[in-house]
Amino acid sequence: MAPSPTGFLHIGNVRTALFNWLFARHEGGEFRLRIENTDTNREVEEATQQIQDSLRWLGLDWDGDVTFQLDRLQDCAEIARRLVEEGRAYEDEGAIRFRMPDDGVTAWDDAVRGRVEFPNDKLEDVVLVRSDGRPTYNFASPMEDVWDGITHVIRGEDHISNTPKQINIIRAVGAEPPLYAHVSHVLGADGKSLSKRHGSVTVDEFRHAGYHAPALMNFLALLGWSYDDKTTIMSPDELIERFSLDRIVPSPATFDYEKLDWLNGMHLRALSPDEYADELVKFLRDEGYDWDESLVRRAAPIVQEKIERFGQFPDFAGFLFRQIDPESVTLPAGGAPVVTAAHEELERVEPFAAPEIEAALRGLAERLEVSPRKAFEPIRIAATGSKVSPGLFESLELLGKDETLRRLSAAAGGAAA
RNA sequence: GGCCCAUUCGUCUAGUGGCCUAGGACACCGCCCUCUCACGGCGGCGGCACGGGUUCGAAUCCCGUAUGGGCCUCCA
Repeated sequence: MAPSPTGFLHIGNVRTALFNWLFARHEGGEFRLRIENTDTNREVEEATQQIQDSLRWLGLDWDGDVTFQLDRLQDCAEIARRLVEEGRAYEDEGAIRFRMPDDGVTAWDDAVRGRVEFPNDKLEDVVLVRSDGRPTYNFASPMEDVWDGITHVIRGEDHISNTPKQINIIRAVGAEPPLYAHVSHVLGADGKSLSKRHGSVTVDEFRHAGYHAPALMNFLALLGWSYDDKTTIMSPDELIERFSLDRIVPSPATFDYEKLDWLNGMHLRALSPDEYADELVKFLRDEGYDWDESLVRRAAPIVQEKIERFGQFPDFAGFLFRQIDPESVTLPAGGAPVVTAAHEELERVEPFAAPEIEAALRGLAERLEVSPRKAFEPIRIAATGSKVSPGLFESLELLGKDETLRRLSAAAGGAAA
């Protein structure tokens, strides 16, 4: 994987990195990370660090040290000099250009697209070394592939037209080109390249939104790759086990945020209660919530079936950790008497636990001759400030008897107190 | 403009000449389950860009057109 350090790692590039990683891990090979920083003007200071953080969070570990393209400046200069001596390159206004062949075709068997051919007379003489001595991408990149023993180059389709140039350079130095696999781009819903206005595009943004790394990985893998005609949910290990280059499709894929949400929910629900609680605690801590950890852990099981992203937790279960806004407590018509009755009923419940609470409230509904659905709605609103919440009885248990009674009486206008 | 790449339900895809009256998943709609919301179950809607070939037979092979995209920088 060879990103340029010009900013945050875009999710499209992350998918390319993922294909590289899955392929390397599947084959028992190495996944290498190289920073293409030959264009020092555009380099962004923190980008190199952010790229690594992003890959690590997603679970993509690389082999060996991160390498930097500019570190090969001397080696590149030497090769360029030799090419000039051999007549395969020439000076042009201080720069060195490579002499591309004039006739015939340059072709390769792309692992994703099959055979691709370019007429050589369309290949311009590319600059190898700039007049200030720095190598260009189209020179340094193929040379590093050679020096690092890169066997497979899996990259975006925007590099297709660079490939014949790089192949000619590699052959000119007497080396064999690696195998190339050009994967398509990732698009937004409007068919344009995925960008900010479509939603989250950097790994960081997905992390802060509360996505689970293995779920995002699963989703990304399915963007342009499939295992068979029915398998959708796969763990990182399963992806590694099943991945192959020949099942990558060449056409561009549109990023579907709704499917990602669904897939994330599936992964989250499949977690053991302990794993789920651990992840939830970690997420909330990272996002700056100082909520009581033991209560978060007790709340975890009652939200696991309900939300599809950790980012929804504060809205969905925040009522357990902070006072609810009185404005949000608007009882439906005829709700107040029910809340008052519930208050009386719950005062007597001991222990104040879900099964006992349930028995009491169902008994109440029966006595009032109201359906449970109708009876519980005002109680839910009074206690949680919302018509939508985790299971009512479990929620009340976690809220505690005192707080529950306090909220019910506040909602009923204090009459119950 | 030149060169190159792509084109199956709204979306992700299965499909490599007969197994396809095109399968699965997300989304959407309906029903069931149900304390809300989810989950789950059942059902539905919906597609081979178009035109020519090749073949007994084409989503699958070939050609053309259209549409989308990439590159054409001393960017990567």
